[in-house]
Amino acid sequence: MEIATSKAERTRQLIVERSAPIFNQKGFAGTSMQDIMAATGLTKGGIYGHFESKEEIALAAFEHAAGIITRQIFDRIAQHERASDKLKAILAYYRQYLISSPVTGGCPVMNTAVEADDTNPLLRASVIKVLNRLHKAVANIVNQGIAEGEFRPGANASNFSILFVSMIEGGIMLSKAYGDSKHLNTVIKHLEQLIETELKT
Amino acid sequence: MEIATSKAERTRQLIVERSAPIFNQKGFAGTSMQDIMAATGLTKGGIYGHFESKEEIALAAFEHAAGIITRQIFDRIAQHERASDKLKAILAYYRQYLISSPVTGGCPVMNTAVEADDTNPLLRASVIKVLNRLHKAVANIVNQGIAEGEFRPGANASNFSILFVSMIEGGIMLSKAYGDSKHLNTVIKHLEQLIETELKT
DNA sequence: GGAAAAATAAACCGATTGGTTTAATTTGCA
DNA sequence: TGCAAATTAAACCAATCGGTTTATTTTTCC
Repeated sequence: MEIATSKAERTRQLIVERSAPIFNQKGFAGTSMQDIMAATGLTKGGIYGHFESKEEIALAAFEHAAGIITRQIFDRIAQHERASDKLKAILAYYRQYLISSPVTGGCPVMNTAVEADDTNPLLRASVIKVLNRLHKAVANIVNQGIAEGEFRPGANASNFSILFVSMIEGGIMLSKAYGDSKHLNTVIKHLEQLIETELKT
Repeated sequence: MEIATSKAERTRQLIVERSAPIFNQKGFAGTSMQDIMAATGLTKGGIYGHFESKEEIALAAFEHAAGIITRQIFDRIAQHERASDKLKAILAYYRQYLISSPVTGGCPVMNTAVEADDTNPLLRASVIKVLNRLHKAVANIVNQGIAEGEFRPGANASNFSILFVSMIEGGIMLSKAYGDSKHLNTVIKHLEQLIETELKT
């Protein structure tokens, strides 16, 4: 059931949803207002009526894309009680990631991080927010596992979280570059083993 | 001792060397001929006299940057005999990576892979070539270790290589995004442990 | 149903884009 | 030393850029 929104809200959402995949594939610099016009069916007047600038659209598009991913991940986490099952649920999500991507063009967090880290403080700040949420979520799960005795007391939540996110992002990058999910799957398999050997009691 | 080259060769090299960091930081789409002119001190006539197009410059710049990195890695490999020492030498190289980057702007392989995978077949193909060399180098080292009895016969060279490159690239991406080498160092430490626990007999 | 507000299209703007052509300068070599 | 070749600068090109302004259309609400 869709909450009734104003025409302005609906159009703004349309612009965000339609431009998100384009920004994800072409990057901020590579995406033109012409591209966004083509994707939305609006002209510049119709777009600039809802956003101050191209950068504002890109930021909203990134947050939209990142929001889809984090919501999907948190949904999967929420379906499990045990810490190890939660971690495995995230890995299962990523196993499907390139097969049925929630946003065309690979991981928006990675894509935006790589493009923005030297050129766009606003986008970079938003990326860091999302990365922080991911790290925190993984670290919290590890700490839950420790607290419940499922994981070893000596397990380092922060380190594991860093390894987890690094491997996933690195695996996505390689699989996308090669057009072969082998790389991401290899990384996921290793993380599954790490859960068994490094975390579990 | 520098090999004597023509004026044309020297200028072409200057354009490549000066533009490589810019392409690495701003990306292909974000780098303009104006940027390249500013960096080289040449005007368009002086640049287009040596290259057919901006894309050709970008390709040469990427190959230049990637060549620096692969040469530096192979140099370090060559300084060691034992397989485990070779792998550790690569890790030591990356430990220094963000502190004294050979090319400003992070890892050109990652940066170019992420930008080009949806938008530029030529650059993407070049990235894959470099990635293949890296994978092959790591896998060859693992196979050498197996052959010499230093590594376990059951060690999977291909898998280890995928994990190795994934983790390194993922670690660089996170450290660069956060402006903190902790992430890359964490990943490197894990890889060092993997060498001990998964590879060594 | 009509008027006002909201939303969008169309026209326009100055600047910048990648690239080409022509003029000028520099270099190389006899 | 001078001339031709090589190299580069300057001028130019059409197209596109992000964004603004004005006209038109659509939507909302009384």
